[in-house]
Amino acid sequence: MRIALDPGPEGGPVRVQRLDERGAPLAPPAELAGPLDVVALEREHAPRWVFARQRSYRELVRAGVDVARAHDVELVEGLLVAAAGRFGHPHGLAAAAARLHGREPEPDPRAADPDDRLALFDPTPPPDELADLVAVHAAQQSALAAGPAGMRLLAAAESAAALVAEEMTAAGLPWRADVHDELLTGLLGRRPALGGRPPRLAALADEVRAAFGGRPVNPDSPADVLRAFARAGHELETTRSWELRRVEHPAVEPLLAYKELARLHSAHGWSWLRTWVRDGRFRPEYVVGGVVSGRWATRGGGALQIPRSLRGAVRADPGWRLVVADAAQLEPRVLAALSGDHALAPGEDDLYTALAATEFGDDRGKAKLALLSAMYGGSGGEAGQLLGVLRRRFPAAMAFVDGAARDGEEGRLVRSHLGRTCPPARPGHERPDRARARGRFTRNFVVQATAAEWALVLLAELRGRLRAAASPAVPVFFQHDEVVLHAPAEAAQDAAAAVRAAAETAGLRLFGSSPVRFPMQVRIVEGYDQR
DNA sequence: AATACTGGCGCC
DNA sequence: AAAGGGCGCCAGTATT
Repeated sequence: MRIALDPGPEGGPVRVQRLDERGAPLAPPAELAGPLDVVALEREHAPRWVFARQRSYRELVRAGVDVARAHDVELVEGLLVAAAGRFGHPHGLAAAAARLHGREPEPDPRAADPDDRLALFDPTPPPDELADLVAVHAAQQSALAAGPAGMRLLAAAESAAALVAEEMTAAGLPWRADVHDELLTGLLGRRPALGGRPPRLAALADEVRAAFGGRPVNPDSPADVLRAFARAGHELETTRSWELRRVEHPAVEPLLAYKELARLHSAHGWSWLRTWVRDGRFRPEYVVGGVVSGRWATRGGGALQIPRSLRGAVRADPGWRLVVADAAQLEPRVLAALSGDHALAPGEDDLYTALAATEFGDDRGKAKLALLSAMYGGSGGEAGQLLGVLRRRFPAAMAFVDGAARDGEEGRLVRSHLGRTCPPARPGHERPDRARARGRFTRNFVVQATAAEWALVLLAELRGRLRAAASPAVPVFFQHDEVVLHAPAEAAQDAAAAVRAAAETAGLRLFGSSPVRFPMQVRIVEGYDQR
């Protein structure tokens, strides 16, 4: 059974309607008295809940409701609209309903942004969405049934991921503000007054100025820095750190140190701490499907860029552990499975080390650069030469990414393994340089998007396993190929085993009998910085 | 003053 | 050693 659920306006009744698997109503709409009714329906029918969007589930999570399965209509609409080649059409529920009923013009979902502050003054109550939800869902079920099986798996996995995302935000990543403060103080000096410059930054700025003969230079201003170097006889194109490193001038060292610490201060300093950490938890908002490749994005707090230097602030509660699991060399393994070039990923050993041993004189860095260049479309400098080695060793894998690049350059559609469709090129792709850029994009898309869907399936599987085992372990963080769980110490081993099993199942779900393995590196630690 | 863009860099 | 894919965020800068 499926049950469509419209949480309705804040404080108002929650409305539901029972559906069959094709989405046809089994009963008239009904109102629920409260979240407990959802729990009862879950227990009685174990339905797949049909939600309009990720947000629909938020209030339920806050109320402590836990559901097993979901179908997220807006996420699925995005997948289906792109798969049908109808790019640029909005995939909000209202737009999807209008499209279904042949109404024009399609409403822009941004106009109905529930976070829009102006909406607070809008006297019109939100519409009853249940009818739209039911109609669009039924149309999606029929489209999914008519299409390839991969899309059904992708729709289910992405919907499950939306549940995981809301649950992660609710749980929050354990974050010790006191440790964060100590780390900042160690690197930057004592915390400055609001808006002030920390002592270490001020000292480095002074060193930079002194190195330029005492003339004031704002190290935060690229233009200013370029002018200062020009006066000193160094004509630079940019102030990127790798370009600065090639310059012999006494200002370079303090400037590089300044840039690194200034970034830490502005992006993840005391103001970040005050804004994003509450009650010992960092709660970013995850946007499932927020990246065209199907990777998640986040809103607020730069959650996917937590600097290594601060990871010590992520600490399990007393008596608890962090189970930190990352998929080892996920993208090259995905490429091996996609292309059937199994020589690329023969076992569970570190791919880069193995490749380095036979081809690159034990230089793991070279092997990694070569493989990444193959997937990102790099060709400059040393990469070109390294790629030659790969073409000889892994012709099928290289042919696969080259084919994806050619498809992009020549304007054909490119899809991930399960069927996520790459958005088309923007106008201007006739220019040769733009066509090549497009080729790099699609070359990367097939690998990155397939890796992202592997990770979605992993999350869905992991969630299922933890629920089935009634595990107290909670997923609290996810970034691309890495998941962190917070678990009581005595439950950590089982949680680690669940992650490994979920990874294995994800490989099976995507690639069936492929011999390519997707090993997880799992560590059970108290601090995120510990190996 | 508000908004949009750019350069630079953090993470994968 | 060189600068290839994806993002989000900040300060500086340009525009309105």
